[in-house]
Amino acid sequence: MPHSHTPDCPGCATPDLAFASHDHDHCSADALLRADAIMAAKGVRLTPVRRRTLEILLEAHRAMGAYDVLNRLAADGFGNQPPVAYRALDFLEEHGLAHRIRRLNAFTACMHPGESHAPAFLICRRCNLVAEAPVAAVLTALEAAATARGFQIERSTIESIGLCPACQTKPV
Amino acid sequence: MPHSHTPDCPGCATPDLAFASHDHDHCSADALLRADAIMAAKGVRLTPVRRRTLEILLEAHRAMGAYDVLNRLAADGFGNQPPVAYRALDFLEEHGLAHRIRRLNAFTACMHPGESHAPAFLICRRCNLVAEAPVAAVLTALEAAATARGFQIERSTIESIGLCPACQTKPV
DNA sequence: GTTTGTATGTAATATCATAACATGTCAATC
DNA sequence: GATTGACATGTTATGATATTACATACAAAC
Repeated sequence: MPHSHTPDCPGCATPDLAFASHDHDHCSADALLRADAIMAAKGVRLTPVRRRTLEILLEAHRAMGAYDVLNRLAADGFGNQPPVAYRALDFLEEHGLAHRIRRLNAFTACMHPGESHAPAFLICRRCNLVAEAPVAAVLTALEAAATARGFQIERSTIESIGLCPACQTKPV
Repeated sequence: MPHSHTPDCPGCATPDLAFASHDHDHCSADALLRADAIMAAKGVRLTPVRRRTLEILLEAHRAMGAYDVLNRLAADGFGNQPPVAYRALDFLEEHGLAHRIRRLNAFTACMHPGESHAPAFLICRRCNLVAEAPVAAVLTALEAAATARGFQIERSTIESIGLCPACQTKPV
């Protein structure tokens, strides 16, 4: 059963730290509650497919391919054609509830929806965990480099591949 | 006919400025010469398919899909199956002569091969021009954000969509 | 209760990418 | 100058990702 946000849950206190161990059920339930609130505030509908899609993404701090999501949706009685998944995923992305990881051709739930942000993604190549890192400084630097060339940035994709803390110490 | 590098050619003096008007034939021929030199130095073969692939990419400061490249290669008498293009493109990328633009599922010739670099790409959504921007400061900031989380970055992808100088002023 | 806009279902197809294996090329060695 | 071994290319087949187009359903507004 979902419980309210508490500052002593690592997952809640530092929602961008997918790598930190935390009460994931809480983390995930909390994200859903916030999603409901955000959608309501926007006057936009988090329909069953969309909500279920978000739940599926929230089950792990991992990126999932659209077809993996689709299979899960189909098993739950929703349509089983690609547009079913892509539409839901696109909707979630458009409203800041999910992100597309281009490097992986995959999607992941947003860990701090509502806050306007254009995060960097830290992708572990061993365990596939994906974390969002706030990167205001990075964007400022990028903006400066673009402006120097007269280029007007609208959206940026920043994705890094590497090893998460846990996988750095694991034996090969 | 290729001529040697001269500091008064805008394309040569500032090879990352795809947006600046420049002598593109020169820019492109120069890139090929440098590619030959780099390959020779590495003791690696820039075979006919590979060289032709690079030439094709160099024809424009734009990203090309693997299948577009493949069609061009096939028209030139090379094989017409996807691996022909992907192998050449992968080779060029591996040796720093081309880059993959993940956002576009496409490839572009590297404008300053040899120099070790992990550039940001500035992609114009109107004319599809792609420029490389040097972003040492951006990478430093990104590195700092990752280290704070214990994440070890190996490679980063930085791609920005927006409008190039010319397209900002063009009427819609 | 009809209209209107939005959402979903479904079929078909487009686009991007790789695995697996056969064949060819070339240079080093014998 | 034949043999070998490494690398490169050709080709078949298939896998993975994504979109277009159109039909149907549903919900809010009137």
